[in-house]
Amino acid sequence: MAVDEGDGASPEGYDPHAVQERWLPVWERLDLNRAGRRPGAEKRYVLDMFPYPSGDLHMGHAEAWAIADVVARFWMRQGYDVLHPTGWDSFGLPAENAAIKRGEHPAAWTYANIDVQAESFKRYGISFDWSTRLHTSDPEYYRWTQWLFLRFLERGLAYRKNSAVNWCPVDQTVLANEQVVAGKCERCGAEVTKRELTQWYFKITEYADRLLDDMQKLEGNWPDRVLLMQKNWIGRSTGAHVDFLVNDRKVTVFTTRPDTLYGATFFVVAADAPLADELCAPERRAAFEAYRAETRKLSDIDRQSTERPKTGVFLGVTATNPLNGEELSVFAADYVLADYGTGAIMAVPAHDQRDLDFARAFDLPVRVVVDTGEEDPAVTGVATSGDGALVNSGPLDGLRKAEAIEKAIEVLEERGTGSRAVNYRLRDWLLSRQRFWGTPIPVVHCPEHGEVAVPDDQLPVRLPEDMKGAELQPKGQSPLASNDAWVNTTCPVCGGPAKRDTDTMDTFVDSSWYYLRYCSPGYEDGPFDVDKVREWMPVDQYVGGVEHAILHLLYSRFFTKVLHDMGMLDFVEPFTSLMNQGQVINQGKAMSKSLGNGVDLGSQLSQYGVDAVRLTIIGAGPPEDDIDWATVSPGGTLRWLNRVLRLTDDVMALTGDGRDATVDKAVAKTVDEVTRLVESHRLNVAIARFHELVNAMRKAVDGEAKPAGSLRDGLTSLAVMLGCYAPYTAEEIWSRLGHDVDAGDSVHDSSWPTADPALLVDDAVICVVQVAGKVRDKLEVSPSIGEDELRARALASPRVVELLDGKEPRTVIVRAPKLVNVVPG
RNA sequence: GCCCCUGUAGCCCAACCGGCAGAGGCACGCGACUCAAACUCGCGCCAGUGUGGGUUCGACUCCCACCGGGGGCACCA
Repeated sequence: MAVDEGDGASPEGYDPHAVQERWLPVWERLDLNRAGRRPGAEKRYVLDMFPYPSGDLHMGHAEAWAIADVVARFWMRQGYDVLHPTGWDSFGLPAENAAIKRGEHPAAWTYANIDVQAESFKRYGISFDWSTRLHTSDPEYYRWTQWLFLRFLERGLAYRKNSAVNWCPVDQTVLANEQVVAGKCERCGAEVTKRELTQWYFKITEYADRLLDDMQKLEGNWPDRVLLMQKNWIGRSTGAHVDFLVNDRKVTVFTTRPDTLYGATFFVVAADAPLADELCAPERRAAFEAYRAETRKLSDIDRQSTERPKTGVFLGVTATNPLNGEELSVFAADYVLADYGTGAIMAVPAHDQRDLDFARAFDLPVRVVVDTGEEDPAVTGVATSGDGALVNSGPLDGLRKAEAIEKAIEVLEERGTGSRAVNYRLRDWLLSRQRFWGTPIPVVHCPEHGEVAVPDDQLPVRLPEDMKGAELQPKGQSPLASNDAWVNTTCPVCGGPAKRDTDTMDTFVDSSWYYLRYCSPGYEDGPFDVDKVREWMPVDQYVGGVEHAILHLLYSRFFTKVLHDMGMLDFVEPFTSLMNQGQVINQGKAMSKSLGNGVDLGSQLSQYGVDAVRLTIIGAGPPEDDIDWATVSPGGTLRWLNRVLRLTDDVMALTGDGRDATVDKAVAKTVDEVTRLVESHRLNVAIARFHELVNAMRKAVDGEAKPAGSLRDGLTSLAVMLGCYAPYTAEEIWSRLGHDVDAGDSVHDSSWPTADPALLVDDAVICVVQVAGKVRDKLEVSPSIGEDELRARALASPRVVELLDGKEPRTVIVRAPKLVNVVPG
């Protein structure tokens, strides 16, 4: 990276640090960003995904918050009453790990980092309403996280069950499915293993359909890829449940292809499902158990590899096909998943590749029942899954795939051996964590009464404040379990001795509702003031990284729907519009310690100042694109800011009120375009418009006319618009233009400029005249020129006459006033 | 393997509904200022839009295929 040490402070005119120090305290005194400052005005809510306090702010924060700040300030200038809150997602593992290492309580590290970040945000000039500030690790906050958990519990949406769960051996805790990425822990990258544990879950699957269907409301305002990722994650499949009989016992399978029932030639049960154990014939038990032991040794990553040859074991029983009465051999195999569908499948090797692979490995029959016109799968080894006419299928023969699916379901339902069914890939949200620094689960286990909710008036269940260092060392169960004084309590029902639940909640529970709390910070009668939330929510613009496409965003959508059903919210989607900012990278790669290509935000700010960094970040490209810091030039941006201030001084040195139409038009055009560009989130292009305007004004200052009136007005408009991007420099310009900022006349309390429509109309436009699609002439015409007149003028053009060479044109395309295309005969 | 996004000067990026490929910047070159340099100011510079087809009067833009880059899912029945 080219960092010229000399760039930092330019000798002439502009010291960004002095400007920052001058205006920051004035702004704090003027309290310009408080929500509710513009009573009666339409409300807007701008939100960044709140930060985790893992140290000081870095380049990634700088980008996300710069983007949201432009939007927030733009709306404020446009006269909206804007809520732009801030807080910290302050529970979580890094604090706990730091506490273990340092022999402290996690709160020490957490709140120290929060203070550092808060100062950095202030210096970075973000237009927060600081009165909204919250920390999810404050008892005043997690009290309500617990309260919400209890409401979920009452509604049957929180429940406890024993099952095989994802376990991270490094972080020593269970993980939600969403936190397992390609078989590895989303946080630390360790390979995830399985454990049998009794854990708390939220029943998000009950909302699968609504989470899917309501995405329709978000289309166009959320990035398509995020919606697609959620759709894939939820993974709705439609088909049928089909009941097979194994020794008089009903065993149901889920299939998306009931039309292929006549092509089922064997039957498979997930080897690790209890069902396999139950169905296994005594004489096959030894073989089955040996196979199951092998399966359990495999990691999820190996197990889920499609490259691996199919394995399995015959269970010594048969399943009866309900449609044709055929007896199918039942196998246990690890390619069938215990926790998807019913954990058992009917295998149709001709039309399913996995079944075909298994059939070929075990020499099982392959029967084609859909004639797709392709070669016999038994020969090619390639299953055919396309459309075609049904064959070898009794009553289904001759039907097309879609018709056959309907018919098969009809027949199954008539006979009572199956039914239409929908299945999801989405699993319930496992929320228990075996760690300390999180919201305690407000449940007491009583030997008499079982799981008992802690009554609302006893909330919050506080974390002990005296545990620190080695006491927090994870040992496969929550550190809270070793704190007898904390664990031992009394049952809220009978008053007898009982024990607290020692797990804490996934931190994604905390972040699933913080945007609601912001509407009424400090509210003591509930998690939020329902009326305030009605005023501000939903969030009009949410900004954050795409890494939360599924996790945080799916969970928040779920919470919102549940709270809606509880009658606390009158909307069903929390975030109307979502923007995913890209990453800041360096030299083509993500910044990392091992690569040594990290760029420190603090040193960039010291070197170039806040505004140059903010402008550079936003000007580098579209917000959603990655920014390669090696390709941008904060030094160049600082030079430009210097140029603008020099222009201001030169303009203020002029006398008189002279006007110039060229300058007035340039200003109007810039205002008009920048307004539309910011509205459509093309924030980078707006910066190019600022450059153009400054270039135009520079020319006017250096020219003969020196229209002081036009230039002062132009700078005034520029200062307001630029203020959204570069708040300090804009205030400095504003001040030099003669505004008394100290007395409250701040550019950050001014109004967005308006463009006089009369100035946006050009007197004349250039019309392109094409012959056969190639530009041959240009005409200066009135913007309101009629089609006929323009056609006549174009055809009269000497160049056109020459090229037509006396022939009649075949067609003449006229797009007044910009283009005429003459197509020769 | 399946799905999605993306490819424009040396580099980063513009181009609204298909209508003159270039707004802005970086880098570079030349000139002015200077004793000189830096700073500053002025001027200049380079591509025909990954490749091959198609649709169209007209394609960076729409369609198809392929290549390169990025991402998501991955034995989901």
